[in-house]
Amino acid sequence: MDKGWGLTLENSSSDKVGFFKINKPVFGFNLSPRLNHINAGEMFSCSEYPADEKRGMVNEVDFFSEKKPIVNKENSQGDNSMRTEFVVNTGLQLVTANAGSDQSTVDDGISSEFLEDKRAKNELAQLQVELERMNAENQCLKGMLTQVSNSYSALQMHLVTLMQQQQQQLISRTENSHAHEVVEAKSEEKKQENNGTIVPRQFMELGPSGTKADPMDELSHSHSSSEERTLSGSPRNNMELASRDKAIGREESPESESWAPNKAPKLMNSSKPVEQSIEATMRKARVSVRARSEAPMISDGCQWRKYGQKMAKGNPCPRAYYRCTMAVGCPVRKQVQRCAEDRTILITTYEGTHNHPLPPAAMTMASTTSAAANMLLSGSMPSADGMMNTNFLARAMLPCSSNMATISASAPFPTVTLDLTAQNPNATLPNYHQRINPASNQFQFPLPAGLNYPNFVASMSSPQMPQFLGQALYNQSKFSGLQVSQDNNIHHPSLSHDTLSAATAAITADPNFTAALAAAISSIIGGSHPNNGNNSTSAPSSNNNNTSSFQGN
DNA sequence: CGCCTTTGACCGGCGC
DNA sequence: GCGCCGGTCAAAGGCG
Repeated sequence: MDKGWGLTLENSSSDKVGFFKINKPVFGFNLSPRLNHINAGEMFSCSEYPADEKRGMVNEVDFFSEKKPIVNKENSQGDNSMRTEFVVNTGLQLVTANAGSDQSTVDDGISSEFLEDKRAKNELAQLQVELERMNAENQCLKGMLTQVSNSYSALQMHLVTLMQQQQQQLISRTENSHAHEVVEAKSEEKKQENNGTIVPRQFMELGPSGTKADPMDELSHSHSSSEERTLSGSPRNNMELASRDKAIGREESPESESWAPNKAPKLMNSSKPVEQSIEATMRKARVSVRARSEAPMISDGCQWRKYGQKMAKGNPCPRAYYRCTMAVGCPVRKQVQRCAEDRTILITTYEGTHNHPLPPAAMTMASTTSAAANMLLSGSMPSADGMMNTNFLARAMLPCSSNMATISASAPFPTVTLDLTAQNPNATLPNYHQRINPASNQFQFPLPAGLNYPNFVASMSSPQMPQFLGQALYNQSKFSGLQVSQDNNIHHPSLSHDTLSAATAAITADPNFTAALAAAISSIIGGSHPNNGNNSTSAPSSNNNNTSSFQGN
């Protein structure tokens, strides 16, 4: 494990396995590519100590400030009275130096076996110290992340509430100005109503309004819809809603409210631009999964009903439209289409969040898509310092290696793409890079994927990317955690200490999410493996969703 | 018989 | 205003 990391470091200057030398990470991610580069050079270009010069200004301070026991060659040789705290690390550094200069130990006449043994012990001790330090650091970062996350959520909710109150006050004033002579008592009633029930109503009034004349109907509708709105983003148990919709039919179902992406701009004409823009983003948030499969549709454990098929421009393969039928009124829909360039690649795009309990087989994919959608939604709020953060993150991410995530500003909808099409575990994914449009506003950040794990492509068209980036990184760390936890013996070109830190933090932060994601990825990979023959993605579960046809095949 | 797919029509957004 | 395009609807037919 540790040796694997070491070897990994050796091969790539862009790799960031600063395992023995940790910079202060920002939110668990090493956002300093320059430092990363220096780390790699320092660790393995043992005879090249110019790296110390680069490092000195920034890293040495950090090391000592974190009690990081990095002692350079001169120190280790000249100061034998180092405290025990530094002895271990001094030994490590000596090992490194010796490995590079191949002089000191043998020429000293000391038994090489003894030195080897001593070195091994030192390494082990050093690794243990590092592990402990990482754990503590990750705990700290975890706390920080949670705090930031909570603060952001609270602020977002507060902002939405304030905007709603302002809008309602405006509406109330307008109504009063128009009818102030008529019945003043009614106006007071309206004010009370606005201050009370209207606010939650606005959460749900995103579809066509003004069609509900029956107060009772409106009330019940408001209740269920507001529930759906306010809880959107996480799976919900809404069976009552489903039963109601069954009786009502399609016209009044929440589905018709929440699923009208093309109609969203029309709603923008009303007096609630802020929350509706948020809602529009929510509706438009998509999660796309690219997987190699001969099957007409990848199996995700849900039941789908095909409701349309169209020939998309620029693609000879038809695009099929499905909606979730596990519960009436479930807003989740997906599009399935084969890639025009490579028809073995199946592109499945999910929209929406299930409003019903999911079977375990469906839970994995749903968790993945939901998390990705939430990731997008979390970035839906504008930010004043957005560009700064974006640029900062972009700069931090760009120099990284093969497996990356991309944030795109060119997509029509905010879309997260899980690319499961990597065939060669060690491939550098040329196809992936071909997909990246250098002209678009895209930022890349490392994903320690490798292997068959997804190349996490986050493409987002909305201009509000900072929070999304933060969430993307956060979620990315979870992918990283998965990988680290499952592939300890595999050399990861892009595996860095900070990745490890982030992974550890992610795992400790949310094991449920990680487990679900692990299952999802495992199932996806297992089902989409190119060598598994056709229809490898069809799950044994009882989903009858593989009957759709792709005449293009 | 109920559920599903198929498929042409329809609708709204968008660009010219 | 017109046409293109993506997305959806809904009638018709198939299937178990």
